[in-house]
Amino acid sequence: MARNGKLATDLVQKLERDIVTGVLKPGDKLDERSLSERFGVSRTPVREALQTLAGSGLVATMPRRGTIVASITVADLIEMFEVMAELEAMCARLAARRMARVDVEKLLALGGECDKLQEHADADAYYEANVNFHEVIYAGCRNSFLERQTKNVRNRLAPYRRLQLHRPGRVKKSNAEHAGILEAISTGDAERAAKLMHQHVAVQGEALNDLLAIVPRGYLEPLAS
Amino acid sequence: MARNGKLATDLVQKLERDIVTGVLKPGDKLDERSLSERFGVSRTPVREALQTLAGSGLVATMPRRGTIVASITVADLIEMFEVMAELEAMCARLAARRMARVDVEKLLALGGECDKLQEHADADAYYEANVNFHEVIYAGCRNSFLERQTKNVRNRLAPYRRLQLHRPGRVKKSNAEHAGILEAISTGDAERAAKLMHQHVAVQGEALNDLLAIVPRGYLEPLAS
DNA sequence: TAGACATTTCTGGTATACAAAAACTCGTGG
DNA sequence: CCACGAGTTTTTGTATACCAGAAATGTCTA
Repeated sequence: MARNGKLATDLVQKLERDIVTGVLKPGDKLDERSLSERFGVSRTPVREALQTLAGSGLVATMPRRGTIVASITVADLIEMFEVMAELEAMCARLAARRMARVDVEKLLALGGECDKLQEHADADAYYEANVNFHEVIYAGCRNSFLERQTKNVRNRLAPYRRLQLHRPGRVKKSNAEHAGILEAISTGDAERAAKLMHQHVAVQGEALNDLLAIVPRGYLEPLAS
Repeated sequence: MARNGKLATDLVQKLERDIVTGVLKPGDKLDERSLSERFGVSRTPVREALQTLAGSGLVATMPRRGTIVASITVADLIEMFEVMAELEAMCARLAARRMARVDVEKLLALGGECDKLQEHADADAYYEANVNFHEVIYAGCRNSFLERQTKNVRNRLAPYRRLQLHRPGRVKKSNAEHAGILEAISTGDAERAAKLMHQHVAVQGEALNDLLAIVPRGYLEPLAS
């Protein structure tokens, strides 16, 4: 999609990883000068990288006031989860209809892996496997545009989703939901797959309260932007 | 969202308008130097503007080979319409549940306007009113993230959607479909609104063949990218 | 005449220099 | 002690200069 020079592209990837994996947290300031010396390039590619990231929404830049890792309002968070649920549901629906047999096998294997990790209660390892599970479904929808779109929203929500898994019981529940989705997809029940995925991803009711309660201060903007 | 300097922001808006309204067509080359002298600025803001547009997918830039107005493959077109239908359906579903009474009134008024213009068979004027109709529904979903996301995809499809309305009978059919959607939303029938909107936007079967038949050469990439 | 190789030219990628605006500091006055 | 303001500093936005890679062109040879 957005291909800039080689240096800038590298920076985009590195910064993106740092943001998605939580090394850089929402609200962190991204100073052009520091970044440029840290990576040993001039400010130009740094600016281009920030520009690209701003386009995908991972960072926010205010004119003449610099750029920070995007932090969102509570309203934004709710809205984005609402859209995320729909996008993932669509992926699941299409995957149930279109996924090749070999990919279903792969998905089954990943489901098993999640099962194992879930028992060991290693939240971070489970998170990895969980990401893989979902990505195989994204790919299974056979709509690369939808796949990109979904991944983009997921990346933007990553800092907040990550928090959820550290809650006791969440991993086990998540894994149980995977089983249902897996079954629906492997039997080709598109609507059921969509419905289950929607429920799996949506954050509503008490789950929303729980999430908001554990979001560290600074991850969310005050109402006055 | 992506705020850069003032000059760059202006350029983004101007270029975006030119692309969406069809002044610049898919495949057109966007030479940095020409643009910079045409707008009387240096190459830097031009590059930043192109960068931003590349982020939203309206232009494509290949390293060392310059940037062009994004042209997509047939597969991309199909994929994007598939997602577009789902996003607009979601907007309609939420709008049916959430729209304030006064906004429903506005929508009814716009529906009437479309009716009038449809009778005069002025495709361009109808296109305008049609855009407004849809935008009121976007706003009615009360999810600004979804609204932005939907508008973004719509903009990317604009060059291709525009073509459809110049087909005989399409305007009348489109307008009839609006009536159904309008009715579903004003009576709060969310699922019906979603379903009708999905059908309204989706391009499938013969409609897809028709669209592909009238897309000018150059609007679509050959398979070998 | 056709094809391949070399050269040239053009365009994009990067670095640096300069200008302008915001943030910070420090001092003064209430 | 706090508030306010002028001057300094920091940081972003823009312009320009330089470099490198790719396409185009021209020439030489088979």
